Amino acid sequence: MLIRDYIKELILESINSCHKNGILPIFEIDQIEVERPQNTDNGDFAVSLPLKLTKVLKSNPLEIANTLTTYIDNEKANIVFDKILVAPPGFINFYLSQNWVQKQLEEILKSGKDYGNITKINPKNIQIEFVSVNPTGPLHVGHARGAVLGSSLASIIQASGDIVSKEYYINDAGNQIDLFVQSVYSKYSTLIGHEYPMPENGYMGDYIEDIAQEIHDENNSRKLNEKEIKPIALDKMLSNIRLDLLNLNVEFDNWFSEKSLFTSGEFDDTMNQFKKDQHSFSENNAIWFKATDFGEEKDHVLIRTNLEPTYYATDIAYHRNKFLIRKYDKVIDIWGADHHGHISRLKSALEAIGVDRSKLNILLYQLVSLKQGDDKVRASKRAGTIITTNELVEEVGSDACRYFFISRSPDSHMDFDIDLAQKKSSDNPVFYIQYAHARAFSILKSAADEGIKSNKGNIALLGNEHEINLLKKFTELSEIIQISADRYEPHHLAKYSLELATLFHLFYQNCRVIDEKQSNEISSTRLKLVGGFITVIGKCLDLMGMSKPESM
RNA sequence: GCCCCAGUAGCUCAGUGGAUCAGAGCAUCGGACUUCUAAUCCGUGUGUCGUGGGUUCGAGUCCCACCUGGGGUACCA
Repeated sequence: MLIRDYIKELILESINSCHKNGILPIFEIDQIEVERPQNTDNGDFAVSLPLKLTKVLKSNPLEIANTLTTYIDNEKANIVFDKILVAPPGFINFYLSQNWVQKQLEEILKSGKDYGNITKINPKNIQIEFVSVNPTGPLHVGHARGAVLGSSLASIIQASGDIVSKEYYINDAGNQIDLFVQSVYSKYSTLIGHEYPMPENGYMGDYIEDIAQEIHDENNSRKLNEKEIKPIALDKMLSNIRLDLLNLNVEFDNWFSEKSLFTSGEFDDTMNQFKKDQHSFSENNAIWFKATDFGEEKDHVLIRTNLEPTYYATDIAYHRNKFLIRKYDKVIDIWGADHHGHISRLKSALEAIGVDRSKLNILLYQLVSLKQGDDKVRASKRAGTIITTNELVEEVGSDACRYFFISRSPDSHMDFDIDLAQKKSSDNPVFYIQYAHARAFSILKSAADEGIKSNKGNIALLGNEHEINLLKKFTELSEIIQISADRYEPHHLAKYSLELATLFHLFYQNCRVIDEKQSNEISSTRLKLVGGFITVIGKCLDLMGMSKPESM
C-alpha cells in the first residue's frame, strides 16, 4: 500500500472517530491531499487538510489539526511513523520511522524486479497506440520522441497495475502511400531505362532511390510494373521503420493494418452505422459526418467526391475497432501536437457510434525542432531535410536518446541541438545514472572476491544520514510510478532516477562497504543496501527502456 | 479571428494551491584520486517565475486580459 493512501486512511478514520465522539460536526470531505514537504524538517509527508477545513468548520486550523492528530489511531500509525506533529499554520506532519524504513530494504530484496509495482484489484485493459507513422519515409527525431514516450509510458502503466497492449497503426492505404509508391517507381523506371515522371509533391529523399535500387538489384532479370512494386516498396519501408524502432529499444505487441479495415468490411459497417443513425449526409457528391450535432464547429467529410475515404473516416473505423470490436476499457493515443485539431472531432465521431468519448485519451507531445548552431532546421520528409531517428541513435546511442526524450515533459517544446548530440558528450545525465549502477556492481564484485556475504547483514545498523536518505528514496518508487502513469508523464521517473543516483554516489563517497577497518557485519549490511539500490535503479532503467551496465 | 502548448538562473529544463518554494543539471572558477570505478565528490552565485489585474488565510501553480514564440484551424495525414 502506498504511504499516501495509508495516511489518507489514518486521517479519514480520525475524522470518523471525531464525528462519533461528537468532537467535530459532520462535514463533507472530497479529497485529502498528501504532500511531500520540500524541507524534511517538516516531515516526510504532510497534510494541509485543516487549513482547507477552516471555512467549513469556522474554526482555527491549528485547533482542527490538533483534534485530528489526537484522534489518529496510534497503534496503526506507529507501524510506519515515528511521530506525527502539528505545525503552524495548520499542517499535520508525518515522520517515517527509521525502523519501518529499514524494513523496506528486506521488501525490496524480496520483491526484486517487481518492487514498486502496484497491484490493482480491477486492472483495466488499456491499449496504447503510438508512432503509427505512414510507411512513406524513415522516422525522424520527432517520431523518436513519440516512440520513446509511448514505450516508456506503456511499461510504467503496466507497473501501475493495468494490462497494456502496444500498437502501431500502419497507414497502408490512401493517397500518401500512392505518392510514395509512384516516387519509388519513378526512380526505379530510370534504372530500367523507362521514363516515369516524379509525381507532383512526390517524396524526394535519398531513401527513395535506395529502395528503388534495392528492388532493381533483387529483380535483375525482370522489369516490374508499378503494381508489382507497391507491396515490395511498402514492405521495405516498414522493415526499415521496424528496425529503427528496435534500435531505439521500442517494440510493439501488435501492428494493425489500415487496409484490413476494408477487407474485413469494418469500414463499411462503420459508414453504414453513421447512415443508419442519420449522423451522415450527402452533399456535393461527398458523404459528411454531421459533426455539428456533437458540438463541432463544422461538419467533416467522410467520403470524398472521388469516392476515396478520408483519413478521418478510416481513423473512426479504426477506433471503432478498438472499442467496439476489441473492447478496450481505455485507449491512449500518442500524437504530435500538430494533430491536435483532430482530437475533438475524433471523439465526437466516437460518441456518434456509441463510444464514451472519455475512454479515448490523447497524449500530445510538443514538436521537436532541430537546431544547428544558431540555425533552426525545419524537418520535412518530402524535401528530404530530415534528421532520422537512426542518425540520432548512431550519434548519441539509444540510452542517451531515450533519457533525453523521457526527461522532458511532453508539453515542453524541444529544440534538438544537433551539435550537442554529435559531441557524444558526457554532459548527459544518462551516464551519471548508469555509472551509479555500474559502481554498485563493482562493489558486489569486490565483495564476492573478499568473501563478504550480504545475508549476514543487520538492517538495524543502517542509520547514518546517507544510508537513511537512500532507503527513504527507495520507498518513493511506487509513488513515482503512480504519478507518471496517472498523468502520462514519464519525466517524473527520469528525475527520480537522477536523484536516486545522486544519493548513491553520495553514499559511495561517504560510506565504505568493504573496509578492513570495520566489522564484517557493517560490510554485509551495506552490501544489502547496495543490492537494494541495484534493484531500484534497475527498475527505473527498465521502465525507461535503458540498459543496465554492470561495468563502464 | 478561433483552439492548443510554452515563457522560471548565462543555457537546458523540474516544480501535485501550501510552510525556507525560488529548484536541478550544465556552463564558470577553486579543491579532493596509494581508495569498493574521479563518467565521482566538496565548495563557489545567479532570479521583477513574460506583463497587468483578480480569487484565496496562502498563487510560479487557479481565473481574466494582454505580450512573445511554436503548432493547429483541408474533400492532406
